[in-house]
Amino acid sequence: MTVEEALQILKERGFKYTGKREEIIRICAAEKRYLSARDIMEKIKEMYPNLSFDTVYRNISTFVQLGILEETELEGEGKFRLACSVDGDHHHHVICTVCGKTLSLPDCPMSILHAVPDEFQVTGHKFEIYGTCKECRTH
Amino acid sequence: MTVEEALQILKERGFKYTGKREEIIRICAAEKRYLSARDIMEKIKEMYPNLSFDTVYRNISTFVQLGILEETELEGEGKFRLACSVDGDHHHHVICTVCGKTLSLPDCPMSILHAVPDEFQVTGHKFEIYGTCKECRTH
DNA sequence: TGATAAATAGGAATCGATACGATTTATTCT
DNA sequence: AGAATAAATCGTATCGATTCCTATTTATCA
Repeated sequence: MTVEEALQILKERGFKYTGKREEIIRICAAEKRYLSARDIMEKIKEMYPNLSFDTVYRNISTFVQLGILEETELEGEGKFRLACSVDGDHHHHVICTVCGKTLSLPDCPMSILHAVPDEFQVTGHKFEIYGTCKECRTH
Repeated sequence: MTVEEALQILKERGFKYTGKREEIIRICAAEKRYLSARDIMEKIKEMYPNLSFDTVYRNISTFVQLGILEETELEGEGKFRLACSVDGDHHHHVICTVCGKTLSLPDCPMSILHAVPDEFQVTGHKFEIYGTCKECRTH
């Protein structure tokens, strides 16, 4: 997803444009990795020194609901990245547990779904491979 | 894993026996579902009314390290259950997001591993299917 | 431009989890 | 069995992430 696409989604859904929203999206778009709310706070401080926790958390939450950001939970912390799947391109990631960098995996293991009894109503799934990338091992 | 097997592991590794430890293990063994530290606290209060957070968290942490308990992170909270995989029987779960109840899945999708570039050193993975069980939907 | 509904700042509150010193207890050695 | 000792526990303080609250500011649209 591009920054422009994300802003378009916000507009379509009746959310107001703000420079802070665009900047949060730009920060996420700038890297193929998961960032914590704290990471985003720090990066955005250069441009908006006084922005509050609330603004970052509230916007991130909105973006996740709109499908602009993908969320995962790693080591007790919410981590976020610009959505890299669009309809029909659902996939999963290998994630570096040090820097959050990701690689995409070709398949989704939910083909296993036929093994789930009908009595269970499936609402979601999570498949992630964790490890350390080359850079984080050598530094 | 049975309560006896768990206690045996503790003994082998040089940990002391305490009634509280046994009770934590018994509580987890009594149900095929994930419990939060808070859940365990509440259940154990009947038998040991004054036990502290520290004791529960420290013991849970020890049990996870010893492979007696399995941990997952759900909605920002650590959840625990008695290990149901032994060596050579690695598998995954369908988890009810309301009550924590689980069903075992037959396969592990890590056969996908060949798709991970060598530069990534894999350390772990997570595959979970989420949903609601029959009981939690009708209540 | 003015109205108004949404967004933000700033700080307080919450919540899960952890840390620490003092005390108690299970185990070991005699 | 009784004493020594190392681990386990208690009670509380603390921490970090996230959410909540209210007054103020701002984007949007007529």
